[in-house]
Amino acid sequence: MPQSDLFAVLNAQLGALSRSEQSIAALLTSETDYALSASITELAARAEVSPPTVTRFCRRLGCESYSDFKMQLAQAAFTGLRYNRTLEIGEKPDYADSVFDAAVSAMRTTRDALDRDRVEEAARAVSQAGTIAAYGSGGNSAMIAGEIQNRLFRLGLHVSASADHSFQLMQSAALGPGDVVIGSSLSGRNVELIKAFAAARTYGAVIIAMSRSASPVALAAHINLAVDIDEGDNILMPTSARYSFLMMVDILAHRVAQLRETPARETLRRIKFQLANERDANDREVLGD
Amino acid sequence: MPQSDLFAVLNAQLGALSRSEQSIAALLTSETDYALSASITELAARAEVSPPTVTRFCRRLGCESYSDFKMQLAQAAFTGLRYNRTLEIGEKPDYADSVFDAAVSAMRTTRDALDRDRVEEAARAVSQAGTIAAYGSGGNSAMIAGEIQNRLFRLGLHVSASADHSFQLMQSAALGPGDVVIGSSLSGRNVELIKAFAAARTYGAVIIAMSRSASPVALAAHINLAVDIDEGDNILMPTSARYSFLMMVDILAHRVAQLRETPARETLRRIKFQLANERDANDREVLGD
DNA sequence: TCATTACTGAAAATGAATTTCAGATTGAGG
DNA sequence: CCTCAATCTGAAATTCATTTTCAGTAATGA
Repeated sequence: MPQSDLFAVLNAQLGALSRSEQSIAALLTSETDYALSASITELAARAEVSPPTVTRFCRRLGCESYSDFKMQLAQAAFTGLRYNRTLEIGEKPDYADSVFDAAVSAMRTTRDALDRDRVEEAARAVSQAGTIAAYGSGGNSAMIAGEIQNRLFRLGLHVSASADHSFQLMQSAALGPGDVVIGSSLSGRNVELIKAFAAARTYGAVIIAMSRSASPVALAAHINLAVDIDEGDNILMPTSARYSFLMMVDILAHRVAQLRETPARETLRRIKFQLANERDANDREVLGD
Repeated sequence: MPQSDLFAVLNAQLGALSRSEQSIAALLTSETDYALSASITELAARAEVSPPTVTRFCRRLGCESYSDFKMQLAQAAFTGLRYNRTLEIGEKPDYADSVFDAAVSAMRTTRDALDRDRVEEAARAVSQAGTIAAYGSGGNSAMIAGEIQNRLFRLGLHVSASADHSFQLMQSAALGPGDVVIGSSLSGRNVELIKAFAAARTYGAVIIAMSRSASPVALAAHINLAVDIDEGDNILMPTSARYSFLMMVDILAHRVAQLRETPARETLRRIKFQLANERDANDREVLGD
């Protein structure tokens, strides 16, 4: 499974390429689809270079062979490492693809870097927790805290989400051994969150962070579920990191669900019952909409 | 660019395959990674068939050649069409991949079915709106409403999100021509939301739904941004439809951002300024965390 | 100017994919 | 149980793609 993405490598190396190789690079970006279905001979002809030059080009990009290169190209082009770079506002064509590709790309990065041992530790703590406090503020992380609540209550757990720093501090002071705090921070520099972590830690709760590796927030926790996405600073554009965080929540919840399978089933049955009842009867409120 | 996904074709054809071909199919699903890097000779050897059989197998699956097949395989394996089916709670191995794949799969479905004309209509309405009211309830849609707010305020628009039906009704009554309602519903059957739509419609607001095609909610709106994801009814499992909704929000926001480029830049500049200020100064509150 | 280095493509060598064809297997009908 | 037709399969040959080797050329620096 290729770890790096081809277009990133290509951009990084662009300066160091020779004239012939730049010609290949240009062809790749402008006519990716053609390149995907072309043989090395055809590609070489179109770029007006010789086949050996193409082979050398592939090697320079870190591929073993032309076919290895083509595989990586196929993957990069398919989901969108093509648009991996920071999205620019001017790009009219295929903004939908850009959004999709950026999201997939972010999620893939997070998945590839996933530390399953940390997830396991976190899931075990959560699955046996008394109270679970989900913290996050500033739009994105607040949403994530909400999602943690939304996913975990379904498993019969006692969760409360808060985006309010003062409340977070108070609640942390009320926690104890066997309780769990899950705090999310995109930047990893939410100082108020760190304070809440510290308080909860004093009283013996397990602290789980979802944040940048080795960030202050990560370091203040017992367990960090790493989400390292470089956003660039284009605030206008959708932040693809949200997809990574969401995925991390789901991964954690999925594992917790497995660990709690039996007790969760009962809660599930009850929620389902409510849902069915309401739906079929008079179609009023739909739970979990 | 291949439209269909290889594993789907494979499953569909599974019955019609001969013994040798089934052997290849089995190898593909069990050792996809190996298959990706293998030559036709190696793959044939491992599946204990001859190379020509592999070629024929590829053709049967609708590919032109072995290399075409390998490209499609690379793409399918890369983003997750492998686990396209509904997630089951029993699946211990690779729950992270399952979550990832289900999410990508949902998003891909939504992207492929995207009606750009509807997006365009919606984006135009939103970009010129006086007030924008984002409605959604029941956990998931409430989150989406929040995200609509979170993305659109950055563009200098006046948005308010609400998950409260009574408030939604009241607010709808206060809207008028030039205002926009965006309501999200996973099930498409949120009756209270439909009431709020009706009220806002009476007073001349443009109604945008994000919901199932042809659902009651969709029909109650002027424009529906279709999100058709079949969830199954496993409430325990993470709902991958959320990713689709999130993507739809980002797509809309992206397009609106393009349309509003100039006014948005100023808001952006201000938010950025705040952000930089706070970050570099005393690292207190991080905006947009 | 000359020597060194890096780039490039022609040609040869290698190796992979496909086509052809003949043998083997299966299944329907006698 | 046999026979024929249809289908499946792999060995060998063919074709084609990829890589290696090597020699020529251009660029760089002393």
